[in-house]
Amino acid sequence: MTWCRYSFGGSVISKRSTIVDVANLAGVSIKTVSRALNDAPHVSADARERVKAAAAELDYHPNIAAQSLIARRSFLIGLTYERPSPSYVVELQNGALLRLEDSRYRLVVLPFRDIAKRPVEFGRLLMRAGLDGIVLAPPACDQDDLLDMLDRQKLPYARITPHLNMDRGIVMAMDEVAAGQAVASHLLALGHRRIGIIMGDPLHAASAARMEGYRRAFAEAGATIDGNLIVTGDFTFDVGHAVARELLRRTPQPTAILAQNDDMAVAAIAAVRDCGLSVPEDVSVAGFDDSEVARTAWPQLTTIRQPVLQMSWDATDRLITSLETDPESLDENALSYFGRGDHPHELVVRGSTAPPSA
Amino acid sequence: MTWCRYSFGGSVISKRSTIVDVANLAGVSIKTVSRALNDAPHVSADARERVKAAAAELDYHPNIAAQSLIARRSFLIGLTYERPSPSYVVELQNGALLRLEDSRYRLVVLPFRDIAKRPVEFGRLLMRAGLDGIVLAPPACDQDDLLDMLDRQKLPYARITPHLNMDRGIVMAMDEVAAGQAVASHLLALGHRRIGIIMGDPLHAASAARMEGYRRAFAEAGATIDGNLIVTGDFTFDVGHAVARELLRRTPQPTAILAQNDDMAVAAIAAVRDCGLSVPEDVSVAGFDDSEVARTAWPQLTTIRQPVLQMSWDATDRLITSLETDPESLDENALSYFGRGDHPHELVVRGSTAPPSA
DNA sequence: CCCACATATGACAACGTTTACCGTCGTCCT
DNA sequence: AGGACGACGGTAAACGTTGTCATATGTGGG
Repeated sequence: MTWCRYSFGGSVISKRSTIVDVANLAGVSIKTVSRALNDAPHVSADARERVKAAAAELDYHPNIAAQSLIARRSFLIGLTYERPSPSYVVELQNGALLRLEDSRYRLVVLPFRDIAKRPVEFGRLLMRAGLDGIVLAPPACDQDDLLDMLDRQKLPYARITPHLNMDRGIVMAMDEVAAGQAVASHLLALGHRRIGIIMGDPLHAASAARMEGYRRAFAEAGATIDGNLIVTGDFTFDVGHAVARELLRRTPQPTAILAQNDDMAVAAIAAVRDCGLSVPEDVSVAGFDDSEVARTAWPQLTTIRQPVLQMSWDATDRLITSLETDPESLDENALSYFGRGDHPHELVVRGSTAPPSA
Repeated sequence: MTWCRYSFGGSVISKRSTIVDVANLAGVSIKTVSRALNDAPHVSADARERVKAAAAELDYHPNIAAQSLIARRSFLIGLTYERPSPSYVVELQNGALLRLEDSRYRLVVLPFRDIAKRPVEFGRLLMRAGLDGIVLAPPACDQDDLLDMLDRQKLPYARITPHLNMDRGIVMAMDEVAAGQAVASHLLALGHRRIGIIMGDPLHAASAARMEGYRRAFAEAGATIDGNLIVTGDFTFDVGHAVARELLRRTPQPTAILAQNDDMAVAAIAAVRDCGLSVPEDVSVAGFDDSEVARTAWPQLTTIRQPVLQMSWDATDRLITSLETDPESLDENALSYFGRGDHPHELVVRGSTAPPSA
């Protein structure tokens, strides 16, 4: 094999070039190189030109560790989440990445299992990552002791759809109660009354919030939730599939299913078909999130659109902006920008829901 | 809002503690602190104890930039890919993350659009990321000029399922021709002859390789591929959906569809149903990858299992190992380990394929 | 008692940048 | 002619850690 580290000619080992080499080649001082490459003032157009040419010639790239050391910044932003669906994760990442594009910051992904159960271990992981700031997706965003540790360590954070302590850090919020109410109302308006509910992971605060929305919708429609038709999943397809099958065996069999995310809704569709029934003719199914599976499922899912990418972009934007802002020059406007951002949800009606057949 | 950077008491601004603070508190020199925390020798048990206590007391975490500067390593591994399906990306990431867990290395994700068309821009992005090594997924792994640049910059890389220049860098390979042949043979063995083919992105070398496998299967079965039943997608659901509909309008209508990845296979299932037909009764559909959608689809997809997570783990493992290995102490065994790893594929037969109806 | 030796510890330099301070030279303005 | 200003270079310090080397301390053998 040919491998770069061992493919040296054998005699001369060429180092990576430093700022000194560039300075020599361009015939200027290292300070001038620094200024020229950073587009700082006090450099003539001519010198700037020569420096950039020399840098290109030598394939020079500044040593980021050295820059970080002096700037007291790592230019690393973390993104943390836990065992969620692939399409949610990717959207989350893409939002952050989109914002970081063309900036000096890089994105470090830090998924973690059982954040709620191992907060100390997770905190250590975070600190060892040497981040400038971190974006917390559920359920980490609601982990009180984690926030405490971040505050202690002075590590700025942005939270995506938290439900508790809404005044801590940068917050991207969505009214999940209203959203839950909207999707439940949709099924009720179609005439459904025997509605099965597939809860998400109880450790996520979102599960309770969405449930509260369902409750309000039922109350508003003068209907009651049948406790016998509630099952608990964990936001994954597999568990969702298992509990959906269980749900369909109960009597009276539901004519519709409310799943607390799209993955479990798709699992519910599969379970319905496993029983030899059709969606939406025999059983309607609605999800939550409007992640990619909602569109690739057949029939396409009725669901709640959650602007994950937008929230992630915004969270990252405010995080970066706060890092770049001089604490001295803060006025009230800036402070409020670094506070809370609210995002709209939207009920998306597609083919997976219809009036009950009988 | 309460935000850590501005929530100082107002008078005393507490800095993050450094090694000096720990040294003072423990009553030893900074050198001893360094040795104690790194579990290096030449430190008495007593001193080590005091240092660790002091470090814990002060919430001390070493500055990674300083460590990187002197170690000439950033402890960052990059992962690059392009607009692929969420489940593929997540599996790729998880493989790398699994290997990096409990190591000092962190994972930086570097997706990029149109790598083939903007190699220089992408190269700059890579260099600016200050990585120690990089894992290249398709199609970047087959980008010759990119590999040249990485060699020039002495940045070690590992390639996942490349198809060209198999002797460059660390390679995790899979026989995609044989895999293509296996899935095509499966349909042919069921009795299908009018088989539609949905190609992947022509810029990915995998597309041609899989197609070559299909060709061999047809030749082996004494059948010929109908050029009229070949359409080209780009591995995404949306385009796959559009071209699958087109495919189904052609005459004679295919009785089976070979899609070059699972996302497009799921899109084909949707297209078949859009025509009022059923899978697999009227049209069989087979995919490639065995990504998560293959199991969450209904019926579940017949596909080729590609051990993406395993390949990603292995690629990362060899990359890290090569970084940690002293170039001097390399023997032949080590060198061959840093070369190529071959991974098996597997035909997974599920509900989306059946014999033709008529 | 002194020498050899191991182990503990500290002083100092190094890593590659940016920044601060000071000084020189030229140019343009009045 | 005098002064203000911009473009540099020189020198040195700073960022926070680890590597090198010399020194201090203790231990046992002769």
